[in-house]
Amino acid sequence: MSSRTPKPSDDEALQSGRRRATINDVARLAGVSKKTVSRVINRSPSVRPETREKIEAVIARYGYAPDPQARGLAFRRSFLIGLIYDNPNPQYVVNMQLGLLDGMKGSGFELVVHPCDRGSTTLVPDIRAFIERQKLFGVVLTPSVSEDEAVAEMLREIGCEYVRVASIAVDAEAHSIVTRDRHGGLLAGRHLAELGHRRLGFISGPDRFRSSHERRGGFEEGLKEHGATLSADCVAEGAYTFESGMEAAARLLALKDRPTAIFAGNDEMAAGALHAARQAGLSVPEDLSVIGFDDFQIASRVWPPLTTIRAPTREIGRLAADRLLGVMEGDKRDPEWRMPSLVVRGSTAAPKG
Amino acid sequence: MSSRTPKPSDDEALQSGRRRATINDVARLAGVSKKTVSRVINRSPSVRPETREKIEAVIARYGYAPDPQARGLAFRRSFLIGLIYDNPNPQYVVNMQLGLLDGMKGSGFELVVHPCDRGSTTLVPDIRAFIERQKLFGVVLTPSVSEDEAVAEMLREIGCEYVRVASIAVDAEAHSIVTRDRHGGLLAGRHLAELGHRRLGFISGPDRFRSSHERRGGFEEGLKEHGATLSADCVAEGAYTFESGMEAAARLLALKDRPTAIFAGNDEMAAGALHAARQAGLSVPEDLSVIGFDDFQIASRVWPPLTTIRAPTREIGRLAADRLLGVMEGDKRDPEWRMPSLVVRGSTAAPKG
DNA sequence: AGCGCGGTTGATACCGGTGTCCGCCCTGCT
DNA sequence: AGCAGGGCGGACACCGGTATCAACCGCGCT
Repeated sequence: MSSRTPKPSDDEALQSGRRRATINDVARLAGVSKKTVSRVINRSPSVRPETREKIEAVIARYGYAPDPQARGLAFRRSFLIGLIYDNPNPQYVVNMQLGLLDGMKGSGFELVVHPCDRGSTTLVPDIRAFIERQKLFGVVLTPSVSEDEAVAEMLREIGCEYVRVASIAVDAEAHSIVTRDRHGGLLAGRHLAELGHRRLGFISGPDRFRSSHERRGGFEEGLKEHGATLSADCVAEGAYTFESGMEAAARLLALKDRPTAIFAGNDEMAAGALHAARQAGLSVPEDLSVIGFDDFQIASRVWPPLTTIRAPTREIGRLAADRLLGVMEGDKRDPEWRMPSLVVRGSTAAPKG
Repeated sequence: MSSRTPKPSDDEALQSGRRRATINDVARLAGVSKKTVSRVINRSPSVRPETREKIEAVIARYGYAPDPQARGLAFRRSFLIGLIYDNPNPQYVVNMQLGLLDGMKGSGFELVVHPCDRGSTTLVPDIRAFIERQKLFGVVLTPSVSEDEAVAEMLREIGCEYVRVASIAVDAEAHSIVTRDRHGGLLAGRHLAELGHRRLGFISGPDRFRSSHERRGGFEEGLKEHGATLSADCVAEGAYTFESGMEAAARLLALKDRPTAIFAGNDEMAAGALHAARQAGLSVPEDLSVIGFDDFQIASRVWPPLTTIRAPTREIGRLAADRLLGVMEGDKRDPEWRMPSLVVRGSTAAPKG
């Protein structure tokens, strides 16, 4: 049975949806060559409107969708986008994924996830193998891998599209999504300063996260607007984890002249600060104000509910996907922005006395 | 330039790793046909050991790895595994992903994620389109989609391998990973009963989650061991969310003869119960014991830290991946089990008086 | 020696798309 | 009318693998 003259049962199977249509079916049914169908799929301008419509009708009629594998094989690149992350916070990861998926919806691309360990000595080759194996169209990197220059260098070298989500523009604009952490820090500083706090503490994230520095920078800026300052002895480094936040806060609270308010680099550490305060016999917000960053679920679960900075993680994810897909479409529209915002709950108040 | 006699520069590129080796390169360099190389890759037994070794040497020498796209095209199936979920808890999702990735490591498969909405009227066609578009090798379903028979029916119909993670064996053994929620519930019941509680409350998850029923069933079983019972008026339905837990707990605490201990269907709702208790002026665990389920991060962040049932989510994910890949390898080894376990923290104590 | 047989191997088609390149047709110009 | 040129469409090779099937090998048999 020649492929040019498929047996009737084949067409029946097509009709009933039992068999997926191929480009050959579409071409045959539309009375054109498969190359012309391919042109329609790929939006080539050199197809007469009349021909195009005829083909599109057949495509719609039979619900034809090109096979990404075959297309990928010919294109030498798959229709997959990778999410490469080392951020240990589940909520961040999931929100980012949801945002990416939002942006990819209807594009025909799929998302494949790839957690990694930035401390690993094989980080770069591991990521490279991941990309080359599946010939990924592009990848999205989130902090802190997104801040790794060796990784970015490798991506450029192998010619893989990428978008880096980071606190500052770590790369050319086309490759960066900036999270405006500095602005978030500023909002936190303003809020505490406006409440009247003058003796402030800061629990930073790990040094390798750019956001640690940005959030602190913004915080100091916000304080300065109201004449307050952050003294060096009131800064403790944490690791963006609950336990590290608890320990860092305990250190700050043991200070002779302890701060009346603490800005923790993220909600996890702020939750730790709450525990430390309780252990130190201090009540929040009466004796100590605490403000977090992220506004993840935990912020409203702890007691008192955390005043925090809401980071639009999901939106950021959507923007990242838009940017990445835009590269392919040659699309250059500027995505709109979403800034971090202040969410006031119960963990901050004016200082006593 | 014929493909039979590649120009020297091609081989140089191969040597230096600038060009990925193809099956043709390997065949040429090993002095065999590409079909024989294919046989080695696919572990066909009908290759002489001598030939096999020669080919394997070339493969190792040039770091050849078959192209999943091309392989997929020929196999009519991709080397991707889908995670289909509708569980809104980020921690669950991330742990599950990590577990799946653990189990897939080194297998050459990649994980693509697909959140869905079980309430959607297009649930089944959406999932089907997702699978057929990328010709997924198989999928892993988690609660509550995993408990949807229409979805399972569709998967069987299109011949997609699948594993359903659920509270009970919802399918043939080869397709089920059972989370033993009942046992977790039993541990919770035992714990509270042993502490001396006799007036107990239960906040269930939504009815459509099988785990809601299993956890309750196990709970009652555990209570019964010690002569305690769960009265129907002390059961409130929640939605596995913080807010719903808070509301449900408030209802239970408003009862004339309020329970002295509450088992919440998950940690989120237990955290909500903690808030409700605080609003009712009760202190935990003095006036009320609360026990959760999952042992996600939130359990140790709230105050007091939650006594809870640890569900080995990541392990479960690994088992699911093992099972799915096992299907391909024709592997039939029984995966070992991990049961939920009790983690005692500060939210449970003996009742007063 | 001739034959049949099972284990190995390779030539070729094929999976479902895309690129190259050439020929066709229609148009507008001289 | 004849010709150049651009828009349009198709034949064919190719992407990197796998399946089919026949050829080939050496062996034991009669």
